[in-house]
Amino acid sequence: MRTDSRLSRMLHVLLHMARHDRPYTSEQIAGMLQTNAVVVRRTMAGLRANGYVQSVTGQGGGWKIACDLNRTTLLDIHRAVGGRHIFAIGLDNANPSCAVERVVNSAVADALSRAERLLISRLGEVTLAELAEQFDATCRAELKQ
Amino acid sequence: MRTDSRLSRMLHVLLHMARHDRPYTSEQIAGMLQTNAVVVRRTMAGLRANGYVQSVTGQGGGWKIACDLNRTTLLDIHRAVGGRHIFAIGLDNANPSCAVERVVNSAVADALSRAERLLISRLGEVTLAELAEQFDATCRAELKQ
DNA sequence: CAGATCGTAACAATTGAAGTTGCAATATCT
DNA sequence: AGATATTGCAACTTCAATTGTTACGATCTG
Repeated sequence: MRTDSRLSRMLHVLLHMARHDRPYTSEQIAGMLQTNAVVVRRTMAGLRANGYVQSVTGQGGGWKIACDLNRTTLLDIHRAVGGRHIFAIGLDNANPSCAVERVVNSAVADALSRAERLLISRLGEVTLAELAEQFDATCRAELKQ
Repeated sequence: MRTDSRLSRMLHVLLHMARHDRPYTSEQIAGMLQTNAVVVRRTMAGLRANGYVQSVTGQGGGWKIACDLNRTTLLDIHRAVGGRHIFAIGLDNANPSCAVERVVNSAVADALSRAERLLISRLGEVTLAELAEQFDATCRAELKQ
């Protein structure tokens, strides 16, 4: 399976928008992401539905960021893009009649859910503002050189 | 993406084999897993290559477990089946030229790798013997009822 | 030798994200 | 009002990886 890159892509776009006053068109964003404008609209639609960005139609229109960077976490964006599966591995049968399989399922599900909880809690700890600040720090460091 | 169920399936088979003296044929195993014998052979080939099971061709042949349940962990089986991706989500571009994207990548990769380390360490903590003991305990509990 | 069984190649089915095409709707500019 | 830029969206196709299937050869047992 191809890995779901929607979270990474949207974070990339949001950080660009955070340092840009005018709206970006879908074509411009597609250029950043090296993809198609329709893919951009489709993916951004989830962010718009949750109020993280706004779109304006017509000439001069495009996409603007619409959230507080300090109050928006990577988890918010993950949820907004609608990623369903976190893991590429899973159980064979969710409701097995075989007792052996039930034991296996509970062991594997336990390991997966521990990892999922850690991932979710980590995504919830990091704000867009922190990423933007890291970017600024990188730029300052490069200027000094 | 369909989730990779090879780990669950192979654990299921190994636990059955641990409580069974004679070899199971691929057809019998396919019956347990509700799949095809060729899928069984293909998946079990990884276990055989790593010495966790043995196969015997010809009449009366089949598959037998060939490892010490106390020394074999879920992680060993995970690796033996050759699952490549743990996560269904990932980075958009592994080597971005854009500084914004590099910041995003490091944040997402950090969260994913923390979760991956936890999953791997958890899988490495659980042995097949512990699962077999859980199964036996379940059976004892059901008998008492 | 007959039959059971694994080994393996080759290809189809499935699933979900990503990519593409086409066109309607809407906003701006002249 | 008309031309142009832009989003909105439906309806496909493509892609990648597991899973499923068919076919046939190799090997072992009786």
